[in-house]
Parts: sequence; structure tokens; C-alpha cells
Amino acid sequence: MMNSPAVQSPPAVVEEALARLGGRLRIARLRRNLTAEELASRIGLSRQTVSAVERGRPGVSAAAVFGALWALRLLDHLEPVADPARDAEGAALELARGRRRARRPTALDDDF
Amino acid sequence: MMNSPAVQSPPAVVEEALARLGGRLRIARLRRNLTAEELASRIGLSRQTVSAVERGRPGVSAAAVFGALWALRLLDHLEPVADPARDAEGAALELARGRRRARRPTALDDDF
DNA sequence: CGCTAATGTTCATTTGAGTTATCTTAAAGA
DNA sequence: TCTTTAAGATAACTCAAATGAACATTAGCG
Repeated sequence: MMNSPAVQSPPAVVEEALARLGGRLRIARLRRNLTAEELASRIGLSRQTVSAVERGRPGVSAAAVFGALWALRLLDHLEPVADPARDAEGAALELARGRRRARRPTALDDDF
Repeated sequence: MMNSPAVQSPPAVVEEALARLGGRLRIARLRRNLTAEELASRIGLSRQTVSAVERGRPGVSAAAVFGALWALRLLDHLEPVADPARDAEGAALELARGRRRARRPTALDDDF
């Protein structure tokens, strides 16, 4: 958040993902016949923060979004997300095994 | 964020989910041989915010987490999350179709 | 239709998320 | 081993996320 362009105006794809998840959370809440205030009190947040989550506002805390998923019993949907086992691209790109830190290729000072 | 207990100290399950996702993002980054600073600049955040995301700090913005997924080309992992089609419990609980607002059972004023 | 409650919206206030900068620590590479 | 540099830690600062309160709107239900 704050004076961070990435939080103020994220890439369109990120904004869309946030909005889509928010809309789905709203649907899930209505299906369960919960008011925004009821859901908010379950999570421990205010009514308008829940509304912000459902609107997909980029600045809301991750805890608010995860908390909403939790209160709606949807938290297990996150289980496969970014799972290394499913990260095909990562596995393919993994050249050096067991790296614990990234390392810029040293300029290899070709003294020319 | 802020003086909200749900953001400061979320339920254990939520904290775990945040920490797990953060750890996985870290793995994905290292596999791609990216430094925290490189990833940060791709997202448009600072090095220490990326670190906070990877640590699973509950207060980080949803945009930061989603941005990290996006920069690592993992954003599509979120697609099935909270999908109404997969929300079995929601479908089962859905009594009124097409509700746009939740409704408390009216007090039914039993005037006694 | 008409009442009621759920949601939207605005405002002032508080506080912590995110920033840059600096120093320290430790892992990777030559 | 020795150098380089990624990453952890801290500090001071800025500003918006989250809050409660108050009011306007609108969808559900009797």
C-alpha cells in the first residue's frame, strides 16, 4: 500500500484477478445467506473492509482476503496455489539445484 | 492492516496459509534464479516488501501477493479459487437463487 | 405497495504498511 | 579461502488501510 504504484494501480491482470476473487467471495457469502456485517464479525473486520475485499480493492490486506476465504470455508482452495510440485515452469528453469540464494552472474571480468 | 485484530493476529489456519504461500513464492523465485530485488522491481515494490510477502506477513496488501504470483507467472493458479462451480457447500446452502442481498430471518414479530 | 434491513458512501481519525537508507550477516562463486 | 553480494535488520518518514459514525439507497419480504 502507500505510495507504491504496484498497490495503487497494479497491472491489469492483477486487478482482474483481485476483482474476480472478490466477486466470487461475494457470491459465496450470499449463497450462505450471510450479511456483510455477519461475515465481517466472523473474520474480525468491519463491514466496509469486507466490502472492499469483495470489490477487489488492491490495497486490502492479504489477511482480510484469506480471512474471508477462511470464514466461508474456502481456504483449502488455496492449497494447490504455487505448489512447487505443480510449478512446471519453475522446475524447468531450475538449473542449479539446492540454491538458497539467487546470485547475479559475476561480471566474469573479461578484462578485454 | 491497522488496529484490526484480524490483520494483526489472524486465526492460526489463516496464518499458516499465508506462511505456506509465502514460502512457495520464495521457492518459485529461487527456481527462477531471481533476487528479491529483481522480483520486487518487476512487481513495482521494494525488496523488503517482497521479503514480507515471502514471510507470510498478514498485513501485506493483496496486490503485493497477487503481484508476486503474477511476476512469477503463477497467477493462473488462482483461477479455480472460490469458483462458484466448485463451491459445493455454497451450492448446497443456496436456498434463494439469484439473491443480491442477504436477509436476516425477519423477527416475525410474535406480538405475544 | 410499503416497511425494514442490507449495502453503498462519505468523513475524520488512527495506525501500520511501504518507502529509502544504512549496516550487518552469510551464502555463492572464483 | 577470500571476495562479492543477496538478504536480514533497523530507523525515520509518508500516506493510505481500516475503523466507527452517520446518512442515502435499494433490494427482500410481509
